[in-house]
Amino acid sequence: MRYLLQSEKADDSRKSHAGIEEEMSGKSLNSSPKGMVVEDQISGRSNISSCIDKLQPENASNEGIPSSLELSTIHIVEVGIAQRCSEATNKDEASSKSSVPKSCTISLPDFSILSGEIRLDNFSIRELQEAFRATFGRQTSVKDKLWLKRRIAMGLTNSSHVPDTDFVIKDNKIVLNEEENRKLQPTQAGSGSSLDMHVINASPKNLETTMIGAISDEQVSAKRLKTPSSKDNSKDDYYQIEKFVVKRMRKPTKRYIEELSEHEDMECAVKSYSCSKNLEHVYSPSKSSWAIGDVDFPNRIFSARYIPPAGFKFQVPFVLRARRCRPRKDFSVFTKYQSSGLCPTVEASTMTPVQEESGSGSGSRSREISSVAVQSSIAEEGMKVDNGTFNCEEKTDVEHGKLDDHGNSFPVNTNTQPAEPKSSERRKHHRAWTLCEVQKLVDGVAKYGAGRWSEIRRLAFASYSYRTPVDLKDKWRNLLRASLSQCSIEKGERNSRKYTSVPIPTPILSQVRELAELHAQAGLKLGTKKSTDNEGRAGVHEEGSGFL
DNA sequence: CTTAGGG
DNA sequence: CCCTAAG
Repeated sequence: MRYLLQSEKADDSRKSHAGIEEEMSGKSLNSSPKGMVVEDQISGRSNISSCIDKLQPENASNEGIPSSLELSTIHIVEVGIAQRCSEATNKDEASSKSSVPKSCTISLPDFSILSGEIRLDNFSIRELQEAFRATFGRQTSVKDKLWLKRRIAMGLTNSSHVPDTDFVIKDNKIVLNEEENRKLQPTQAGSGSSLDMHVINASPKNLETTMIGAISDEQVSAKRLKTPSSKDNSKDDYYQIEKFVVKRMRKPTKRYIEELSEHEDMECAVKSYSCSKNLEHVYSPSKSSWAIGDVDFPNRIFSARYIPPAGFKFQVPFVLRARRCRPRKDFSVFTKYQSSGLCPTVEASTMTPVQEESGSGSGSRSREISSVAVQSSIAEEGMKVDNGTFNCEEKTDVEHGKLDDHGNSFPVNTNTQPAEPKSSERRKHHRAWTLCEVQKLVDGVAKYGAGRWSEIRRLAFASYSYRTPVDLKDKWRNLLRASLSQCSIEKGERNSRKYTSVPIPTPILSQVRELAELHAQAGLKLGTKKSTDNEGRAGVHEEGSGFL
């Protein structure tokens, strides 16, 4: 009942606003969802009656009903149909205008009005309404000529492509006035064949589908015409209308919406990269822009997923992705820069690593992808480390790659590509410690003291941007263990290098040990230790290098 | 942010 | 190597 009232009110407010309606109807049609295919399987008018009688979608012959849509919306559609029908019936009775059915429903279309060559331009509004009624089996109170014209034309010709110019409908085909021969759209009426995209099958024989479309559009039209101040428009009304509008659009799956949100999220991320720290709060919920049609996902890999439920086929974008959680903020940046070869501060990523960031940047905690090919045998190379000073230089690094302008090592990505990106997504690609690095570490500890990892990193590991202070610390810890372990097993087998991928020469280990002892004795007074440490270091280092 | 320590 | 608690 409520629907009826609302509809009537809507009708009342439907003053003719030809321009708007035209625009509206045209728009709603021309921008019809691209992924939507309406199957043409409805057999006839009788379906409508039964459909309306039951108000349920499960009519045997209702194959054309968009049963793939959500149930809630289906109900709304059904109610809408019923409403329309009763409305039409009421009006029929009131105006005693035309034929037939009382039981529930709609008057039978009077096809006589549609026979022969139809020139809708010559129709009056009343005639157009009549034609509409004949076409769609229901009455309309829309007084917009253009709207009616287009509606009818679409209904008769099965086509959503109705020219703006004058035309004549002949044999279910639209014929332009100017060019009589030019057919805009082949007819498929009654053929039962499926339609192409963009085509809403709307012949008089396929009323249901058409009606749904027509209703929604009409409601849209009504909505457009309603004055904003109209108190009649309850939210429900708008909701209904929106529902109908939505109906015509591609059904957004949950996933689709999700993807869209993420997409927008990504856009935000890209935009606000500089201040990406607050990214968590920049999330912007998706607007209903999905209705517009295809959305462009610039950085996504697409495939299409077909959902072919009864009578409907939706083509929904289906995004392949490894993870469903919020995209890492670095990810977007990564994709953005991927092509350019720059790779700023990228954490371990699902994607293929490119090049290591050169940013020895102070602030950036460069946990970049280091896709260096795992170097295996640097042992012998490392053996010829220079004495004491830190210029064992990048010999080992040359193995990894070349140095960039800043002297940072740039891994040569010969074959990189971790086989399974997702397995250790988060994990920094393991980078074996070279002997050189170990040496530097030991020296650094000797020089600056254990525990001043940041300093060591900054001063001694300036060229090894991939080593974080924590790395140094960890490595030192491991070295200590190895050293102690080696110490304990000294006589036995000397395989005590479980903690390092690079064989650490015994001298270094003993050096480590001594350093550790030294520091232990000093009681961690590193601050003052610096100078003394240096001196002590010299001797130690001498010892170490002597062995080397 | 830096360290230390556990995992 | 990662994570986290603690300065």
